[in-house]
Amino acid sequence: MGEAGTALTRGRIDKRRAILDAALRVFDREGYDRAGVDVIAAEAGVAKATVYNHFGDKETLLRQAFAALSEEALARNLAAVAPLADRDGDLRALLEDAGLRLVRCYCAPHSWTLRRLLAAEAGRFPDLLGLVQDGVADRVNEALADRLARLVLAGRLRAADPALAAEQFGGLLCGSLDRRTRLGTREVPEEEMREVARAAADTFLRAFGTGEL
Amino acid sequence: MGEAGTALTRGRIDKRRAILDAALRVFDREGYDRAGVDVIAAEAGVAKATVYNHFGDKETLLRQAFAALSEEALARNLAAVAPLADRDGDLRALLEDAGLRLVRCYCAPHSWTLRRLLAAEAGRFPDLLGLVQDGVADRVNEALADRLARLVLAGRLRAADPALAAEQFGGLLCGSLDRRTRLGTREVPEEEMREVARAAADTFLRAFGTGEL
DNA sequence: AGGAAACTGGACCGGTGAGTCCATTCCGGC
DNA sequence: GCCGGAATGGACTCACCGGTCCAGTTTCCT
Repeated sequence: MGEAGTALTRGRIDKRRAILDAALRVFDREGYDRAGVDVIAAEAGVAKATVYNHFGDKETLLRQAFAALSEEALARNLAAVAPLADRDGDLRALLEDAGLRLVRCYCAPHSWTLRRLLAAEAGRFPDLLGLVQDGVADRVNEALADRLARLVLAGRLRAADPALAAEQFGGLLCGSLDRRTRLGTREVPEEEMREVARAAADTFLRAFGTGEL
Repeated sequence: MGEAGTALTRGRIDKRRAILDAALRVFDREGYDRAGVDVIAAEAGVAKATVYNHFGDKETLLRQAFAALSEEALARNLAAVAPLADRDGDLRALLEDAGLRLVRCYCAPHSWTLRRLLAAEAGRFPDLLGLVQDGVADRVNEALADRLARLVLAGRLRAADPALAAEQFGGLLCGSLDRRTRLGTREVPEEEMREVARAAADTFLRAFGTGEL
């Protein structure tokens, strides 16, 4: 018994992971308050008591889920920015590519789960806000600023405050995405993402590019 | 009796307004689910039954509050964009000013209430999403695009897709604001808003300005 | 094999909150 | 000055949910 409907109970140690995943799904679908621990347990294919064994209470469950989510988001965002370190490639292509990767991160379902949950619960759990802002958003912006600074130093971008430029590149990328994705409700086709990234890179280069071409 | 703590009971017809305001405050503070109708009633200086007389149930209360909020937001945003119709003024100053006004809208407490609530409840009440996106965000973007198009026609901006340019201007303005305001938690000083607006106008003009000046 | 630790299912408690009801009181218009 | 509709408050129902408990079973480690 116990194989009905759920992913077959595997190694038996990663129940924890299953619970976390289920929690994320349910939190996202119903919101933190309306999410019943019973439901989460059921969706994880686990008894309610098991949930309380792993995490002491609902609140810690939320925090852990958050932590997992932002860890993942951070990694993916940093990876998106990393290729900008390339010193020789075609600058426009490089920017466009990084932009596209960032946009993909931004549009990923998990990313929306994170933002939605954060917006909803930031008032009640201010620490989560710190976790995500300082722990993810700021770090990514910083990393991006670093890359841009290098590019300025290499004479491939016009001088500017790198942190500000990074912020603005982000803005160009994501400014329209809230609307276009309808707050994560609608899935954006790859082609549209590409357009957004291209437009952002375009505008950014017009503003900050040297005439190098 | 009845004057304790609350705005003194005035004309006796705008109880409705009082309830709506209180609802907004409580929804914002506690979130929709945790907001007790009793609390809203108390904060409005009104009996619970009165709330149910005016609005049938909690859900309609939310919707009405939303409607009021987005109406207000729309008006203020459109007003912010309007001055751009000026055909002669200093372009940079004009953009900077419109930008500043938009930023102020974006940072206004009511604006954050709207966004937070929307993010949290968009899943459960998809119609609200439509109301705000189509009814406010799109309209504002369109209005901005209109102004930009005129400026292009007048030879004061380089040709570009106006809708896209408007989107990007918005992105430049607001991209950093989520972080800077810590999701509406922190109040941004006027000076900082001004800087953001200036930086946005700056970058925008570098990308889309003719060398006119 | 055997025992400890984890897991299960389900009953259970206590609190909370939406929505209803009603007898009473208040208030504005005629 | 009086009448009818709105407002009051407070009690009440009903459902749901977080968290606990427990007796029985599974799983893993040695």
